[in-house]
Amino acid sequence: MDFLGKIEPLKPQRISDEILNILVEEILTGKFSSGDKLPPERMLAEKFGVHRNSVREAIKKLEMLGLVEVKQGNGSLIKAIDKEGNILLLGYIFEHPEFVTLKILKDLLRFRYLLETDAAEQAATMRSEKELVLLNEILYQEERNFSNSPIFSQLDYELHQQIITASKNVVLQLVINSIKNTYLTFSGIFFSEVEVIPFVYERHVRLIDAIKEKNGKLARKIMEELLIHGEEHLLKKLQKGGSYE
Amino acid sequence: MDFLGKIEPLKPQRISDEILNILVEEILTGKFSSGDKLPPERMLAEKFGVHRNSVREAIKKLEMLGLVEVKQGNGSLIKAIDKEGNILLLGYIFEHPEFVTLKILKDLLRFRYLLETDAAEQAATMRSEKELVLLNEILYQEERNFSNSPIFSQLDYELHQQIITASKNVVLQLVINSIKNTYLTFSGIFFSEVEVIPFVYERHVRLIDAIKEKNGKLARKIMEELLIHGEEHLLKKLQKGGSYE
DNA sequence: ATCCTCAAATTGGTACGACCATTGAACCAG
DNA sequence: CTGGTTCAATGGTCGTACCAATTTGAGGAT
Repeated sequence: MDFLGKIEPLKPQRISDEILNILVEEILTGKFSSGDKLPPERMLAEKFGVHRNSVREAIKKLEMLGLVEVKQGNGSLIKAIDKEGNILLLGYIFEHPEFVTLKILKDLLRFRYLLETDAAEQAATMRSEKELVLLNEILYQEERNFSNSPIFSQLDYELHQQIITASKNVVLQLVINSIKNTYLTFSGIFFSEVEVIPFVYERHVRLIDAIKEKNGKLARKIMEELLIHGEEHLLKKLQKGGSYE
Repeated sequence: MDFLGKIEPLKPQRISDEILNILVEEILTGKFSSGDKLPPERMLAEKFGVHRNSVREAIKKLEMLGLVEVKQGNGSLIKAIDKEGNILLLGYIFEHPEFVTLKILKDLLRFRYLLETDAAEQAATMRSEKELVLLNEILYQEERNFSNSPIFSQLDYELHQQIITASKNVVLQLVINSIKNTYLTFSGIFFSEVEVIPFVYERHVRLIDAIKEKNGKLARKIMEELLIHGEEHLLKKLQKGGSYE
């Protein structure tokens, strides 16, 4: 999916994180399925040629993802990802293009739609002057980076995040943070064609203006427009490319 | 499905998880603030009188929560919770009543509203026969547990979860899993007064019927009604009780 | 004094090894 | 068959040592 520079090294240099990635992948690919048990820590350590400590730290993270349930004396039970897995899993799914079906992408876009249209409306009434300044700052930066899609993509994310911040809903903030990497991934793909930038920028200007004017309904409407356009364009682009890879 | 008496065996806490809870609390209370560094692992281990491994495993989980950024040779930098913390944090916040402000609760209810009203509408068109059977099964169990609020509360959660499952949106499933404990916490409070049960049950019946009839708009409407009533009742109850505890 | 260099201190990462605590299955006595 | 015991498997914790990355600061060159 390397459309752009992708500065992100994203190479886990910690052994425990490499193990984590491997285990997540093996669970997602069904090499281990729900109800199975993970091999014992000692066995995993030997298999990977690392010390048990590293395996344990990886498993602790697996536990946080809701993928396994660890019980002393028994083992690490693998749980059903749709029943127990949590939203952080999305990040891992998006690291493995083969798991990112059109369905998952659409579901994510729907989810995003629900959150951000509401955030836009709330932001219009809740925003402080300081937040308005920040939003305009981002807008100014966008204007200066029309032809630099990686930077514009990043700015786009910041703008959306800032709108959520301005909505004052802390839960939405935590949620958007949870899917940040995932968000940036397809955002990067979307903006890899610079043609969309003027369209987006123009909406951003109107959106910020609506927020400035405290016109919640209008802000929502523009956000809807923006997201629907984004979804259509993204899906079209992916289908043309065969995959999002 | 787990209809039995909710005999939650008090979990024998792992040291690493106890450390995790302490550290999360210390970060949330501002004992450590954003930009600070966590004390070195060795120091923490000594302070708590445990082995460094336990501290490390706790910190690995902290990292998953987005609360710290660990860098070899440097230390564990504490990040701004609103900027980097993720949704799993909600679970920890709700374990500490003193952090659960009315604001956070309202934000969470708003978030839930956005997700579940949409899920209800989608479920109405997407649901399979099998899922319909499961929903009716839950309904039947609810009918048999009118006077047992803990069980009814659990069933209520399962019904809402099943509706999300029926909506076929995997992202929503992951999200609801992410806040399951939090959800159950205030759900338990809500149903602690049995008077609300008939009201809720009646809506559940109509809701499932709407889903059965594939009437998405109606399903959404009933869900809205349900959630708005729930929110109002819950907030009233909390204000009366002073705290949500 | 200012800057650069490089060695030491700090701190997280990994390793080997040992033993404790819990679980579950095999086994045995009744 | 029932109930309890034993024991192997497996996660939890501990001690210690060393490696690797980063920061710090002393010392020297300019």
